[in-house]
Amino acid sequence: MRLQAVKGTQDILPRDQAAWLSVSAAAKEVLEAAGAGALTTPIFEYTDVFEKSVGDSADLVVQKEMYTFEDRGGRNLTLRPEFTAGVMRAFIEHGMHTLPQPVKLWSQGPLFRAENVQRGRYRQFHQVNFETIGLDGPLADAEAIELLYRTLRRCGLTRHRIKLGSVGDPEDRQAYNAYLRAELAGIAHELSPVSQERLRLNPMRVLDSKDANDQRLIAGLQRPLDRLGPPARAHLAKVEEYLGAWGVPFDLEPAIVRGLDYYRRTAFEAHYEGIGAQSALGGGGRYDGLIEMLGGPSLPGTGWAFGVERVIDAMAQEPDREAGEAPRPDLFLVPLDDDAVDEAAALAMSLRRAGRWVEFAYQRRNPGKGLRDADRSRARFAAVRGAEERQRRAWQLKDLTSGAQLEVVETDLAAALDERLSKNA
RNA sequence: GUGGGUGUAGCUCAGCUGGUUAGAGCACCGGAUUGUGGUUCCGGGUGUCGUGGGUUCAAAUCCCAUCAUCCACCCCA
Repeated sequence: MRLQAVKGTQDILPRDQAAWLSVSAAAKEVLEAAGAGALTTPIFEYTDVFEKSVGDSADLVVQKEMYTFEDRGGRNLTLRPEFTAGVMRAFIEHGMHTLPQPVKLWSQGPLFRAENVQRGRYRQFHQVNFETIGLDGPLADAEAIELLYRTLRRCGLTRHRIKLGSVGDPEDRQAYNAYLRAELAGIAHELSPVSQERLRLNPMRVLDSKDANDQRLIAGLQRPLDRLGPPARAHLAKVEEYLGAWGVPFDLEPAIVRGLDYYRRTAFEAHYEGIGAQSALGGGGRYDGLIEMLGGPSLPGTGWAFGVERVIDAMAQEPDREAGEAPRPDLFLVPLDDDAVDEAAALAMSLRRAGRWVEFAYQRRNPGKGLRDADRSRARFAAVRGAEERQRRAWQLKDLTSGAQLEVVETDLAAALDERLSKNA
């Protein structure tokens, strides 16, 4: 069998690295300026870490999509399918509740879910994640949303939208589910099979149905937002107020839904049209109670994550993205005889130590070939050395843009190159 | 898990009503050019036609299976 990357995984080639690094740099810049510390956790954890965090809502899907395995010591391990659980485990394990509160943490790296692959959805994918732990007011939620919005902005996106909603408090959700069951009981048989199943397991999800007939049937029903209890309603109003004051554009989403039980109140997503069916760049919300579920102190939290692949996909859709020119080597050395090969190598090492990007031909070349090699390397300058130059302890330094060439004594080469590079820059 | 599209050179693709030796452009390598590049010209195919099986005198082409990939459903912690 021909060796190939596993289904749903991909190589990030040199030509794509700039985009990846720019996302990383944007996240670091924006999040650390808000006081977030970088946290790197292992990519696998005891399976318990994830199972405890999903709790009762351990949807079969969630379980099924985890990469779980037993290691040689018989440990039951899982490749992380999300960041939050591992971050909370580390928070607890390192006693971060004793740090000045709140604690803000950001992470990035690969995650693993055994999903069926399509555009914007892979089995190994990458996210940038942010959490604020220890604050339960709406201000923390609003700040997190602002940071999500601005991090995406810093990545160069201009057309992303924040959808804001609330899943309410647990009692609101119970009440709303009861309401849905009551309202839909009589017409359940008219719903699509998928929606009938949802009605049994998690009625709120019926609202997500893409079936036109389902949508018609539920059109007249109240949305979760219509039935929030007073505390959750006040909380959401305050988040809206902050975002408005800070100039973060958002759309109120009357039926935002979360798959996991630990979410409460604020929920939000960032969307971008034009990147296929997976238009969600990322999302998050408030998860009071999660830390306690994992055996830690009772602390509230709020956080989000976005998918790096999807953001890069969106970046490519931006009309005015600057076509950043790829970096080029400073100098390419052309040895005209065998001795010059070693001399070129030695010179390259010395110039590289001084921080310049220097390449050289690994075999003796004739001038025509050597300069063609230099061209193909995209270097700005070339330097040629043969027997004649050796006698004079010099190199022929050639500007590959203008064609201008002059002989430079080898001890002066670094300075001569530096001078010309700074002139062009 | 379900449905549909697509797999031919490193890349983008043509060839597919079965028929000599499987092609193009780009890329790549060599030469024209043994002391001066980019352009140009010449030469080189670098391929298990995704894989396995079947039909046939004959399969890149038709059939089945399988794998991969893309799009969508589903789901999205």
